[in-house]
Amino acid sequence: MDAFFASVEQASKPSLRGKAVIVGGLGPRGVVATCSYEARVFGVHSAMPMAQARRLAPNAAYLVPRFGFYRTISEQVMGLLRALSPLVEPLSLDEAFVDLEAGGAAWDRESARLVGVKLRADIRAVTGLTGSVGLAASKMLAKIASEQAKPDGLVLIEPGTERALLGPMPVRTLPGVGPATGDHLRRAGITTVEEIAEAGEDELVRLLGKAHGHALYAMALAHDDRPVVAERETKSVSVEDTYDVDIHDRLRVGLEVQRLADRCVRRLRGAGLSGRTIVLKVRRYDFSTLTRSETLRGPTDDPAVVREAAARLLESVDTTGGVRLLGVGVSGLADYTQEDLFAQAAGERVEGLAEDVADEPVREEAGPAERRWAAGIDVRHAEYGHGWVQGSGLGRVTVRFETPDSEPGRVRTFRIDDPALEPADPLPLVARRPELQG
DNA sequence: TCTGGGGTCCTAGTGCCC
DNA sequence: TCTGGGGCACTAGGACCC
Repeated sequence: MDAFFASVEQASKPSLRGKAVIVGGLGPRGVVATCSYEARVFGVHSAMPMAQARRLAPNAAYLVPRFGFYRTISEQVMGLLRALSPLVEPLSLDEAFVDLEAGGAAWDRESARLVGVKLRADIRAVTGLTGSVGLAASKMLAKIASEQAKPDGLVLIEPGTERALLGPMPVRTLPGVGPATGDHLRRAGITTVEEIAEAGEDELVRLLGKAHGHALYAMALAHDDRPVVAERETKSVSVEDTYDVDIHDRLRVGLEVQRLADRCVRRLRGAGLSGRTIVLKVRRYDFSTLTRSETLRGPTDDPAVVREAAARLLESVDTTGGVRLLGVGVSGLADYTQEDLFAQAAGERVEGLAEDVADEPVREEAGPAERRWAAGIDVRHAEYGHGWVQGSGLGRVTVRFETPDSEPGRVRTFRIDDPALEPADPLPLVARRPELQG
């Protein structure tokens, strides 16, 4: 999907179509999750600190992500993919590999192209959004093709042309080459894919280590036989929070760790999992990050057990100077717990989880009441109907009243405690058409 | 300028067992 | 009894991805 979160917001909010839209954390330490192509013109891109984005594009619309809504739309798209093949490997909410041969949907380049064309039309009909399709003989090449196809296109890499196509591309094109590896290669005089191939496998292994070296050399030769894997087992579950202001108070750090442990366990249980290894993550005031972990005798999903382990791990960490981020994770997952066996026999569950903490908290500089009206969320007003929060502050909230299929709407301002105003669920982007649903 | 959140995978060091 | 090495589990950190 193209600029997925931002595209959803533009489809949802007619007044934002054709405008710079930036979705991400709106707090003082937020970063850009996705931005519209109109915002990219100003130099804004994913992972950029929000403060920098605001300087580059001060007039853009800044919105908090609505993951629940994006997930709903993602499921619609994944449904279309699964109709093509049982082998669908989601990479994220907005990207997936599909093995067209396994589904019998395509067997040569022409049939593949037709499938791609129809898929793009179906995505548009069902979601109202544009998606790009990359067609190729391997996952690596399909990914590169889809990047080239963006926005709103289709690219097919003809068999036999792969090496000529890859050769002149920068090393960063290859999946797995990030800033660090890119720098490493550059210092060795390697800047293009062709130069990786010329360097030879031994040199690559010497530079980057065994696994990375072999893998990268193979990719440079356009060799990639990784299968499309439909069912990926979760390996770990974690939660973390970055705080608007560094926490110095050791007691408060301890309380936050307990809160995170509870949230992590709630996730774990929600997925029907338990785990043996508890991981504590601490990012200090200077951005240095350290992790401490402890492996238990058996898997658990007991909040008290995870809380206690996390507290023990915290004891071994020096937090003087302050912490900006805390996280708690569980790995070594199993789909049962030893406690479960006893608890179920006794007809009871382990209790003690605080229930009041939102899973995806909205963090803003504003106070609690204004925090409720985060920029971008849907609302309903008793008199004016459906709209979305354009901004809030100083005891006021500004709402634009429009829906996905309306004209750009009017803006009105209310007191933040106006009883006629309440949060609302997002409206579907496309009016339901029975023949295209499900 | 100042760097989110949720993941995966790899490497390297250490300790233990055989 | 000492030494070496392979294999494994665990721990910590780093790179990368979306």
